[in-house]
Amino acid sequence: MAPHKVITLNKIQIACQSCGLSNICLPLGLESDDIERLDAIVQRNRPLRRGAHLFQTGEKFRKVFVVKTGTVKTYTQCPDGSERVIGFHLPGEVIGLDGIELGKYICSAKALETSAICEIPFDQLEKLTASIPNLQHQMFRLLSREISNDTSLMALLSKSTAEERLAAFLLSLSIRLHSRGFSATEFNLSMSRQEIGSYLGLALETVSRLFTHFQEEGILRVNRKYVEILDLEKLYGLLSQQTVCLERLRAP
Amino acid sequence: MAPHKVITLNKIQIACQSCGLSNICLPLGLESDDIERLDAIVQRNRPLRRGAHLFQTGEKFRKVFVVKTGTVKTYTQCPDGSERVIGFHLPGEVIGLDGIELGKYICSAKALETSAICEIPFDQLEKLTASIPNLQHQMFRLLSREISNDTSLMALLSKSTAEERLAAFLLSLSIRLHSRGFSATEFNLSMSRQEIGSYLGLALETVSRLFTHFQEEGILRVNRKYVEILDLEKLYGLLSQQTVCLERLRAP
DNA sequence: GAAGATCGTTGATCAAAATCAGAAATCAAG
DNA sequence: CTTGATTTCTGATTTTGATCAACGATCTTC
Repeated sequence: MAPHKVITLNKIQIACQSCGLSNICLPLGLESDDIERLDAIVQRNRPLRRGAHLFQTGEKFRKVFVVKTGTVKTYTQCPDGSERVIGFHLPGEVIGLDGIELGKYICSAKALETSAICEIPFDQLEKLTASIPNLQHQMFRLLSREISNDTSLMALLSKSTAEERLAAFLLSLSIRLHSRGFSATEFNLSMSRQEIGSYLGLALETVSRLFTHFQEEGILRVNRKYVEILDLEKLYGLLSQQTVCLERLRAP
Repeated sequence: MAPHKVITLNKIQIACQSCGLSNICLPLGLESDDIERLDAIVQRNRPLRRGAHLFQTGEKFRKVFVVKTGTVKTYTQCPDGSERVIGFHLPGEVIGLDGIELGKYICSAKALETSAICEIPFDQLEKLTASIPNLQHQMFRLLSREISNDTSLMALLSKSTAEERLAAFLLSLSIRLHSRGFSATEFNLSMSRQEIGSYLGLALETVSRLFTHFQEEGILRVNRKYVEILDLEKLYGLLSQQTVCLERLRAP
C-alpha cells in the first residue's frame, strides 16, 4: 500500500482574494490585480499555538501581522514581572504598527488560543504602498483607526466606573465578533479575568464580581469563559454618556 | 504724511525650510526640493487666540494641523457638557490624524493660548506622499508615534496611582519642552488643574493636592501655573516600573 | 477700581474598588 | 485516577481618591 500523502499545514493557504476578511483587512478598496501584488508579499505560516509570541518588546520591527483566525493579545511587561494588556485582537486586525516609529516593537504580542497569522514584511509593504494609491489610503485608514480606538479606550479609562468599563468591553467584543460573522450574544472569552482586568485597569476580583453582578441583574449568563448576553439593551444602558466610545466601538 | 504701511500678520510666514521644527515635524528626512513641494501646500494663517477651535468633533476631515507655537488641547465632549481631555500638543506635533479613518474628526481641538498653526489639506498631502517615499515613511512614523503615545498613556491610566500619573505628566512635559529648546525644569502650565485632572483621570482637587504634596517633598516649587522642578531624580523615582511609559515619554 | 466670574487650595466625609484571604472549580500531567 | 497548578468566586477589610463645601486669590469687564 502506498504511503498516505502528508499535507503540510503551511501549504493550506488562503490567498487574500478568497479570504473572508478582505472587507476589513488591508486589501479593502483594492483592484483585483493590486490584491495579487499584495498577496505576493504576504507570508502565511502554520498557526501559532496558545501562548506563542508573534513578537516581543524591543525586537527589531520588520513585519506587521494580521490575525486571520484566533485571538492575540498585546501587552507590555514591567520589570517586576507584571504585565499590562494593551489590546485584544480579533481576525482582520493588524498588529505591530506601533513599531514603525522607533524601528522596534514597543509591546509584545502573543496568541491567546491557536491562531492563524499573516505576516507582511514592512519594507516590502511600504514599497508597494507607494505604487498603489488605494493601498496607501487604506494604510492611513488603518493607522488612523488604531489611534481612534486608543482614544476611545483612554476616554473609558480616564473616567467611568468599573461597571461601565466591563460593559463597554463586552459590547466592544460583541460588536466586533458580530461584524466578523459570529454571534453577537454568545461567545467564549479567550482571555482570563486577570487579563480583562489588566486591560480595563481593574483588579481581577472586581471583574469576577461584576460578571456575577451582571448575571444577577439578568443582563447575561456566565460560566467561566462562556458568556451569553441576555439583555443587550440593558448593557448599552450602562454606558452613561460614552458617545465617542460607543460610536467607535461599533466601527471596527 | 504718507500712511503707515500695514503689515498683515498672515504675511509673516516662515517656510518649512527655515522653521526650527523641521527636525521633528513632517519635513524630517526630506530632500530640499521635496520640502519645497510640501511647503507649497502648507497654509499658514494668523495665530489663533486662546479658546479658538482648530476643528470640532464631527466636522468633515479635510486638513491635518501642526502646532508651530503655543499649546493645543484635544478633547471629547459628553452630552452632559463635561469634557475629557485626550491630549496636550506642543510645537511640532501633528493633530487631526485620527480623522482619516471615518472622514470626520472624532475629537475637538482648541488653543490653550495664542498659537500659530500650520494647516495641511489632507488630499493634497496624500497625493504628495505617494510621490515622495521619504514623506510616506515620515507619515507612517508620525501615525505610529501617535499610536505609541496612546499606548503609553493607556498603560499609565489602566493602573498606577494618582501620584504616579501626575509625575509622569510633569516629566513628559519637561522632556518635550526640553527637546524643543525650552527649559526642562521651569515652565508655565498652559492648562488648568481641571484639564490636567481630566487628562489623567483624576479630580481637580486631587491634582491640586498633589502639587502641594510634591512641593512639601521638595520635588518642585509651584505657584498656580508656574512650575519649577527642583528634584528631577525624585520625580523620576515616583514612576515605579513604568518602563514603556518613560521610554516613550522621552521620544517625541 | 469695583463686581463678578473663574481658578486654586484646603478640609471633612464618603464610596468605590483594591487588597488580603481562603474555598471551590477546572485543567494539565503523570 | 490522582495530584498539583491555575483560575474563578466570594467574603472581610482597608485604602485611595472622589465628592461636597467653603474660602481666598486672580483675572476680566465694565
